Amino acid sequence: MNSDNVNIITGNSKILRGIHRAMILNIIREMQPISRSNIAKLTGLNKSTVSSIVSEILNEDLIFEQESADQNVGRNPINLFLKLNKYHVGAINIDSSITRYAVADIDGSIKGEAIIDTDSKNPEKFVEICIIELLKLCNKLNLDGLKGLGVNIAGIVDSKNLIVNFAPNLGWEDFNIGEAIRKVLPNIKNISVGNDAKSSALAELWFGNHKIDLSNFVFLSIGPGIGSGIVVENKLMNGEYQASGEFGHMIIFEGGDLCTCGNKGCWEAYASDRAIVSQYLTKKSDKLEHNVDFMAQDIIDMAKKKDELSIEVLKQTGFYLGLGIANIIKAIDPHAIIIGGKITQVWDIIYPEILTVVTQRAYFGRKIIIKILPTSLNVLPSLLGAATLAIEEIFDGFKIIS
Amino acid sequence: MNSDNVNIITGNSKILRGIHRAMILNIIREMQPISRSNIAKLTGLNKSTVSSIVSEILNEDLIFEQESADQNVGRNPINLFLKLNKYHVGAINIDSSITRYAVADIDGSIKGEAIIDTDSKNPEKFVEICIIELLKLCNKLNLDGLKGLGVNIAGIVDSKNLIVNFAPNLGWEDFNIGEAIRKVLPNIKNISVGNDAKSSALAELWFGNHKIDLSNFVFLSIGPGIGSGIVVENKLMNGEYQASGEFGHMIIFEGGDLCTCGNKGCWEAYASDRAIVSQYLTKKSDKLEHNVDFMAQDIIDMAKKKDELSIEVLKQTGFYLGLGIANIIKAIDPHAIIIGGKITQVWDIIYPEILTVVTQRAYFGRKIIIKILPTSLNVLPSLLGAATLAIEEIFDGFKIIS
DNA sequence: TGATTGGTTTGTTTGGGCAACCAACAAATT
DNA sequence: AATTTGTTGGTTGCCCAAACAAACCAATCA
Repeated sequence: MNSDNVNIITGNSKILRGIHRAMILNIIREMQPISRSNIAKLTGLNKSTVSSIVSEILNEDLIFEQESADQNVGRNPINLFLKLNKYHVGAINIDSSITRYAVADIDGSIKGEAIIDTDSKNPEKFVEICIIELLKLCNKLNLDGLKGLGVNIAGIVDSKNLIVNFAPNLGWEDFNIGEAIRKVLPNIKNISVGNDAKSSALAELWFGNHKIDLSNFVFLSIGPGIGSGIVVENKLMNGEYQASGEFGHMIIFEGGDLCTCGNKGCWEAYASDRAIVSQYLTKKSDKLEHNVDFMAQDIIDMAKKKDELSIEVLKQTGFYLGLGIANIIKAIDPHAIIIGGKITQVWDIIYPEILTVVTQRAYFGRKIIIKILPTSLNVLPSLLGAATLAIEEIFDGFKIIS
Repeated sequence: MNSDNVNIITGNSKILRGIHRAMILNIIREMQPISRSNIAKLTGLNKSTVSSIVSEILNEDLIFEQESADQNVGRNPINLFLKLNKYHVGAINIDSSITRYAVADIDGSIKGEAIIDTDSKNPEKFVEICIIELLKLCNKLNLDGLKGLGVNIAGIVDSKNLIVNFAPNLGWEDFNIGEAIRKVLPNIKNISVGNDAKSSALAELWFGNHKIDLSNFVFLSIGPGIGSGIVVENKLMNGEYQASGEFGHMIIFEGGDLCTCGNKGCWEAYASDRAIVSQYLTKKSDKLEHNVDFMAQDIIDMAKKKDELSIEVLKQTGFYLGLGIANIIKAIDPHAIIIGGKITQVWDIIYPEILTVVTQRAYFGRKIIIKILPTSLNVLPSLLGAATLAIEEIFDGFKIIS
């Protein structure tokens, strides 16, 4: 019983109203068009309560009504929809070499997107540049004022205090990014900062197009390294020190290959883009330095064109991916594992390998095969994730701690 | 937004009352003696609200008042205490070879305890025997009627539907233990069934004596195998198929030693009591069959007496424990890891080994050393865990789903 | 074909219950 | 007198149940 928890409940009793408001808003978002009556059935709330809350949200201009003619007997329902082209959020995804930024609507649709090179030497300065570019994009799109801003970083991020604890690829440590943002954007309401893989999980949860239940799942982001976001009962698991889900550095082969973290046998050393490249180069007996991002894409492209060596390397990667996934399944026992990254382009090559290993390793006593799927997002998950961080604030906008 | 979640909120709005009732009851339990005024400060609730709820709980006879003379100015507070020797629960812990049962008070104190051999061939029959023995114990202790019953099993248990999905050591599969219990005890109010390691985590959370915050931690139960319970934000993480925390079968050494599950390189094959015994026997060149439980205890006893080989084997075990713990830290990022099992008897031997490995492996970018501690319970954690399952029901007794 | 009526569904209004809050007050103690 | 604890009475706000109004379909009848 820590006092944090206590405060969530207490304060004023509008909380219940807030929870219901968020519930209804989310139902509209996910199931639109939907009627008040239908919402009442889904939530179990009384019709009058739903009406009251809906009229509040209507006043906030987050949704709108539209008459409908349905085929059923009885009075026709009034359909409710999210109101688009009204509120927008900014999204910035800072990666080791490339930074993407975008403006998104509250349904997660990207209104505009652009790229700049990451220059991480001076963090404050770079953040300022990103925001200025983002505002330029807003102007170009003829949008006034952003309702919120979400920023994603490949590293360990304290989302509560808006601090980048540790981002080895950027060389940032204990960087107060919240302050840096607020210096440039003093008037913006909601600022959120997160880890890229965790936010990707959030994007999948909010805007994914899967037909399966995503209340318990793990999102795996396969890039140069491996990141992840764990969702348990519809909530992102953050970890005591914001560092949960660092499966990339989980040891699967004690004493094995060297990882960038200095240890040996990390999963990342076997199943990341970097591992793909290094395995390929080893087999080619090529020892030159290459850019991981481009080279990994090259190998994937070659595999698509049936290049045998590339396919062999990717199959091997699939095997190692499966090993780690089996471990994740045993640890977390999720309902699904969703994978994002370049390798999803060659899903037909890697998935059979993953499945074989997972079935062999993770099913001692299990009767149900856990779904392993590529991301359903057609935007870069981490960029949409940054937007989701901001959108989330709008939807659950009532502050739980008053 | 699944409908399960929705129903938690809905129904009738007494939920808030229920949550506050549970909060207050738990505060009294953990911090007694405590005054109404103090509770109000801790929870942020209004004094009058606290008074109202406290008087309800007084009527239920779960707590009692006692005048106090404190040193401060002003009216002296009326101290509140849990009322003991009033309500009791039964606890049964079914292990592969030995079954323990006990009667406990609502503060987790064991009133009486006994042991029988496990006979798992006929599950219904064995459950019946256990309960009859437990009732005999009640009689002997002069206690009338149990307020609840908690049963622990080493295996995957569906706590919601009271079904043992898979308990390899007992040979039970899809056994409806709830029905079996209810056949013998048709009148008992609360029946709870759980996994032994998960329940142990619960026992540590409720009745542990640590001075650290336990809202996020992992309990590791080191026995013949390795089980675990993950607590996130004061809640046990169950897993989609009740199988979370199966770290024992996490692969840490692909292609390594054979595990009882049929795979190679599982953590359990390196860091369990069974591993201790097999490593000891290998070094002794002894190939005979031994009872794992007794033999592991023997090795530990020898180590206490400075037997070099035993110490060497245990140190080795510490090293492997550390490897797995490092992986758990990376996966879950808990605030602490609490370890239960025979090996905690030789904590001074294994802890330095664990700490070395963990510091080396799990601290890429970490600034805070995660606490790794032996269990603070002086009873068998899984037996107290079984009791906790039942006590939990009393304290959160209002049914959230109406 | 057009009007009427019954049945159905949606959404609103109204009155009441309950939980929590606030402020004033009583009680007990330094 | 000052301070702290706990209670009481009144108020607010949220939700619910039930009645009601509105809108629509379908069957029926003139």
